[in-house]
Amino acid sequence: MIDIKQLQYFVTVAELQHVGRAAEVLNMTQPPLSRQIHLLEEALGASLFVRHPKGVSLTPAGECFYKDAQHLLSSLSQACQNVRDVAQGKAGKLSIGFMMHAAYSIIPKLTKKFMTAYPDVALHLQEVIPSELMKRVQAGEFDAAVMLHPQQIQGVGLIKLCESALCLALPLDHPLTQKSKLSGDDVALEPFIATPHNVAPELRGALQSYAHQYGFEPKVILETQLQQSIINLVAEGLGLALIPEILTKVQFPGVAFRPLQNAPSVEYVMIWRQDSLNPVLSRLVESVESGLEI
Amino acid sequence: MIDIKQLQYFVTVAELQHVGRAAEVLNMTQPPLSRQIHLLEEALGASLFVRHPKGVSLTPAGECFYKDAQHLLSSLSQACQNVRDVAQGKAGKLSIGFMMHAAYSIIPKLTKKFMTAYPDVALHLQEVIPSELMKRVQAGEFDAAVMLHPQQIQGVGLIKLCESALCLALPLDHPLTQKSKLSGDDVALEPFIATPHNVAPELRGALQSYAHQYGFEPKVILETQLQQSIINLVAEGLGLALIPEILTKVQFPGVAFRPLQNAPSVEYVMIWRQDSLNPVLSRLVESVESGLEI
DNA sequence: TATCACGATACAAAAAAGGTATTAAGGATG
DNA sequence: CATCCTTAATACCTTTTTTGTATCGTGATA
Repeated sequence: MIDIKQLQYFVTVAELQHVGRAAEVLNMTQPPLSRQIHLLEEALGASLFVRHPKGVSLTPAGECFYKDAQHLLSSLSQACQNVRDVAQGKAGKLSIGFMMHAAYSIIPKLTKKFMTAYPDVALHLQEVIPSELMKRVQAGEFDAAVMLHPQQIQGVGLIKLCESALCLALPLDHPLTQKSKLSGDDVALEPFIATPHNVAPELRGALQSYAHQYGFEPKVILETQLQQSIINLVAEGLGLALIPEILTKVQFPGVAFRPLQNAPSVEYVMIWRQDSLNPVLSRLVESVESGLEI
Repeated sequence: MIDIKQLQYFVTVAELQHVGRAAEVLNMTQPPLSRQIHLLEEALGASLFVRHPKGVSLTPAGECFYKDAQHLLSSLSQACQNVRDVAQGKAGKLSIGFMMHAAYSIIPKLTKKFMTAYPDVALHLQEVIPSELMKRVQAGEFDAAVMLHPQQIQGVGLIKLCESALCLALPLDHPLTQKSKLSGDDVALEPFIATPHNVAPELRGALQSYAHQYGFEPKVILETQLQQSIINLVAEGLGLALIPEILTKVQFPGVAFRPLQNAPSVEYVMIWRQDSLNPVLSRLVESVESGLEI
């Protein structure tokens, strides 16, 4: 059976055209090298060298095999490098799920920093509704996810990314846009658009408890799973919504944002499967741990 | 040091996800296979498998290395096939020199037959003046050559390709074109264009001896190394020339061909270095030996 | 809790590779 | 033309590596 060692022996002999000198270079003596070359020729079923009294030279078959052997050897060392890179998380694949809120500042910042540090990692970014994120991380479908701080964190690692106060999103032509700061009392009778409780309990809960704080039950007239839709529906004049401030950097046509008195805030975190085998994940966590400045 | 055997072991284990069954497939027992996998992991500096109680599965690094290892193994077997093909002359390079006379029927027939039989051989065809051919075959610059039958054939193999009678090439507007067959007496006083003796002694000698047969010394007014030029100069009306019939199948503008009484003939042969190491050469000789029908 | 299936480990046996000494063969040299 | 020199090949022994047998440790499963 052919052997990597034999390929290296062969290449060395081919380059020096001299078995004895090749043996020196290979830190061995001449006879075993001769023997290995013969074994290789036998295994290939072709003679690779012409033996001259002053050395050896390649036959046409040897020339052909020399090229192939060089490629094989360099491919092998490349493969070794690849596997090391992947094992150390310098290369590989990483899938990250995130909720829409993260799309405008957290995910861009995070991916830019990470991709700069690890250009050989292929990132797969996917936006899904918040309630999916934890499930799919635990199921191993995502290596990590950017989401609101969850209640249950079993089996996952977690790191806080940022906190964002909620503010009021209202249609541009709404009378309340006249005021620069609003309180619960201002909006007690207003219709609200919100995410269903099972999609993003933290967000829906924040609306609920903020309203209770001001002694009213929020009139939620529309529920929608997609966060993007909430803002679009506000723009259509169908109601108000509580939106984290990190979204207000973006211009949404037809929507105004106003700060809230005693505004509740939500916390954004990155989670990941604790028992993940993907070495890239550790690099991502390190990258996030070393600071993100959102 | 990493070893082909280890790659095969690794690929088998990766595919079966089971060390014991892989060992069966590989016709060995489980412990040495386990050990080789460990050695491979150690050599690579990365763990390739996760050990489960019901078998093993690839780590991300293992997945990466699995792809690379498959490529390496198939590249290796391709390389082995290549070297065998080259050794048997089924693939490789073959350089053939030829004189212009062969360009119009011998070389096309020969190359078509050979290339059809051996599509993986790269043919290098080069036309040079006749006197160069033998030298360059002996020097190893050409594997073979198509030329006129030489005097000296030391160190070369030779096979006859065809014989061609010489005929007269004369300008279209020459008075002798009226006659359909010519003899030496008709051309005794005509000016001739011929190749110098040192370029193609056989051709020049044929003109000489044919003239002597009819009792005259040919009046060679122009000599030119390139055979193509001879025909061009005839077309210009500068003189007559003796041309082998195998060239008369081609239309040369301004030139008429007429058969000669008692025409001398020349023999075309293929020669090759007897001690050539190129296995393709043997296939060429076989191909020519089995008949060419020119 | 006992059993089962699997991979890991220990150690002896076998095979392979390497080293030393020598031979054989082809040029170069006197 | 004999001799020497260089180089690869061969013979034989030693060392290293690989394999096989027997056994162990460990999670899952019933």
